[in-house]
Amino acid sequence: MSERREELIEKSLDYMLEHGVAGLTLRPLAGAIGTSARLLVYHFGSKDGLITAVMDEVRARIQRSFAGVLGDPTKKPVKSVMQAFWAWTIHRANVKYMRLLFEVQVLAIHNPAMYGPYLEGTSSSWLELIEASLPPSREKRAFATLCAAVIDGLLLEYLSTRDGRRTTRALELFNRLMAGRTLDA
Amino acid sequence: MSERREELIEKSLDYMLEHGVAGLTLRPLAGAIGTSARLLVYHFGSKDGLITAVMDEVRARIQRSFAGVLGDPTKKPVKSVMQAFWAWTIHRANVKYMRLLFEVQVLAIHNPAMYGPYLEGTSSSWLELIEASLPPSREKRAFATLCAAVIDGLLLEYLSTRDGRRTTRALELFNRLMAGRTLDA
DNA sequence: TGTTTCATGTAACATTCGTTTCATGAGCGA
DNA sequence: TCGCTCATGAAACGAATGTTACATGAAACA
Repeated sequence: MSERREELIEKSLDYMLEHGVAGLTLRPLAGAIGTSARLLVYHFGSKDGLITAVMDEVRARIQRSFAGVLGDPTKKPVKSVMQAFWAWTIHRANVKYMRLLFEVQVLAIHNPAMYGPYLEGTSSSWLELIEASLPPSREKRAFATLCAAVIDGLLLEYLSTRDGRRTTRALELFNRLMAGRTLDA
Repeated sequence: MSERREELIEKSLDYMLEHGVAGLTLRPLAGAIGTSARLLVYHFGSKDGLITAVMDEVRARIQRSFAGVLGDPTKKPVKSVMQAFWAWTIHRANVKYMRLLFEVQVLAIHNPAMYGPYLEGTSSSWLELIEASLPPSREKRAFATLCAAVIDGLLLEYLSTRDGRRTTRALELFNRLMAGRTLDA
């Protein structure tokens, strides 16, 4: 759309990546990015419209960035998909996007009417992508669920403690646990 | 303390278990539990004092309830600790407490000054308890981190989808993965 | 040049927020 | 019965919320 609009999305996104969405209000945001609440409403219709536009951009950036590093998941073993997932996730440039997504997902648990729409189209757990890298199996779905949970759980731990070493070791341990096993054991 | 105070804590807790803490305001809460914002401030000093009192009660109830079912973790294999953890967590009577704790923990990521204090004394990841059930090992800490992440990740998935069957299967799969392995492999 | 569209500033709107002030009983010990 | 503490109600406080009305200036187009 408008050029000004995209600039406002970018700046608002930067602000939300830092401050989150739970306590977001228009005037402090507008002040921080050098505009006014009046303008934000003018360009996005409402606060809700602004957040929607920003979260769309979040989703687009994540997909664009991650698609670049992953390639076709059906051609890779699950272990390398997990490693690629994790390395990308905790990368300095990416982790703040995951943090924002995480926040919205958890807020949607108690208040799906307000925060659910922001997640539209986001399989915020990465179930499908992981499932695609798994060979057919009786327990494929449970296995994909477990892998996604490991990523999500370790990400939460990383976001809370910023202990990249320990969480990364935990993921490596998980990969080793998977290595010596057939799925249907 | 006061009897009235404990009654207000209990009712406020029920309300917060259902509605969460992110968008909590005094007047709707007070209206729902049959009192007034005036009274809540009178008994707890401030909104912050109320939330602190409620979260203290959350922590106390969780510890009391969970201690009853777990016993001494050093005397049990990690697998049974994980099973006990999970069964307790997704139990109808308990899961809402975990949900509230989860919300506060995630809000504290972006706003530790506001939400961090509510978590005081809460090892909201269950790292220590799990670590206590593990035998000494070079990778004990990474292993405990992984186990805690599996619980946290599966809990998030369960809270978002309410698919108890699939998440429970994923945990069973994880337990089987651990079973055939020495820790230092 | 005149007109129209777009972007923006100023200021206000009604509402809600956490909190406070003031008043009023209810119960209870002296 | 007199005071005193505790609990409560009614109402207001200033601040902040999302949103809107109105005016203005610049740019684009006729």
